[in-house]
Amino acid sequence: MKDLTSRQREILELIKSNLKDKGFPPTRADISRTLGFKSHNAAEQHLRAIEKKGFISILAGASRGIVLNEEEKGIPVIGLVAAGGPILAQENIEKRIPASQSLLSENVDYYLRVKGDSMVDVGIFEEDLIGVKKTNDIKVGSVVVARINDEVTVKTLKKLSLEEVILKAENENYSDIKVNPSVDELNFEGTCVGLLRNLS
Amino acid sequence: MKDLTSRQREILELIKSNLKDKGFPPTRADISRTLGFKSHNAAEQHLRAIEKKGFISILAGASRGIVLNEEEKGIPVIGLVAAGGPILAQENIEKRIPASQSLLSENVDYYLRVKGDSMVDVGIFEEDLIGVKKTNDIKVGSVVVARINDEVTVKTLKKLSLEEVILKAENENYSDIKVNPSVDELNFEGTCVGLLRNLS
DNA sequence: CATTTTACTGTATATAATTACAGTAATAAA
DNA sequence: TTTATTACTGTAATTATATACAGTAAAATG
Repeated sequence: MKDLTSRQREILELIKSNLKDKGFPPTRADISRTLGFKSHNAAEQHLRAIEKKGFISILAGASRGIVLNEEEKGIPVIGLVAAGGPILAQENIEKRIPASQSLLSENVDYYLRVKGDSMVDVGIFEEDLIGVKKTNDIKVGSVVVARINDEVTVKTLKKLSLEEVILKAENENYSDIKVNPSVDELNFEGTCVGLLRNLS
Repeated sequence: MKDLTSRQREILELIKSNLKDKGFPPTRADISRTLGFKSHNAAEQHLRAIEKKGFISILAGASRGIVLNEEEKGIPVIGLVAAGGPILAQENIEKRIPASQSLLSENVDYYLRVKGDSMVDVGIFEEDLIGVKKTNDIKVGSVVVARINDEVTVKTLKKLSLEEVILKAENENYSDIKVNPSVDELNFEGTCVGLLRNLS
């Protein structure tokens, strides 16, 4: 899918916020008013361009007939992470969960399906979905999503220094993972801000 | 809040399904078409009635300017349950979480905030929200929300018979609760179908 | 039994909204 | 350097939509 220009992205964001705040999409006039266009046609043409690039659909003849496409609708759920690529690569996305503004999800960039039982002591079980927020503001004591030499893992951050990083499994059967950032490639993908479990 | 008539409720449901399926509210014409009205005014007057009863707001002059009121938007979150009344009584509702169709919530009637640590062994922690589905189809082995003599509790159902019901706490520090349904008042409020935890 | 509420039909109109057509100008791509 | 894309202004027509007014009829309420 082709990239949007910054102006087009601005308009897409406007549509999303309109949808969230008022409950329905904006009209061309609404868009023009917000962005200061003197002609509705400016909005119209932007919408056509955004549609052409595949981010929205425009329903002909219907007022406010702007529909967000699937990819724009929700928060991605990541199942298994293919080695090498970025965690949010298209091939890793299992499905999407509609963003619900409150509670979780307003801070959640993606959901990650938990593999293994290394975090059971803090109530994170296999197959649970953890809500992950991409952030560089990683704190000791929080549950983090880390990538060590292309392998993605969820652990509690126990120690963070230039010489040594300790990741703690919350399960007595597992021992701490000690990483030397200058030897192994270590990246923090984000912090765990929520959890979702399906029991039905 | 005054009750809706069945026709009015039908229209409110139509608005909700339109919102869910298409992403925006219906027009008067849409409503008339779906319900077979020959005059748009039939829809208009129903909408006015529904607004008067407090379920929606109608934005004057805006096309599709129908806004669901807070109570209609999401799934209620129950904090503490006041003794005596029904679990879903207005006073128990802490807030509401917008329904997101997938994963949880499509089967969830309400969320209940967990008090205590009696279910930690199955990963249900204090302050977690469990998604509860109201159902009479209670099964041994599932996590249920039960009410014993006006006290609401979340436990695993271990045994279910006419003479004895055993509710198991999933924490070795707690012992089973044995109830004789003919002596104590026992009601099953529902089954736990999901879990939501906020860590941020 | 009178009155209100519910549930519509039917007509009409103002305005909200989409959308086409004709341009201008700057920038990016071929 | 030609062409396409982006980013608009300006005008205007058609259609979509909200919404008022005038009725009818049955059911519920006081």
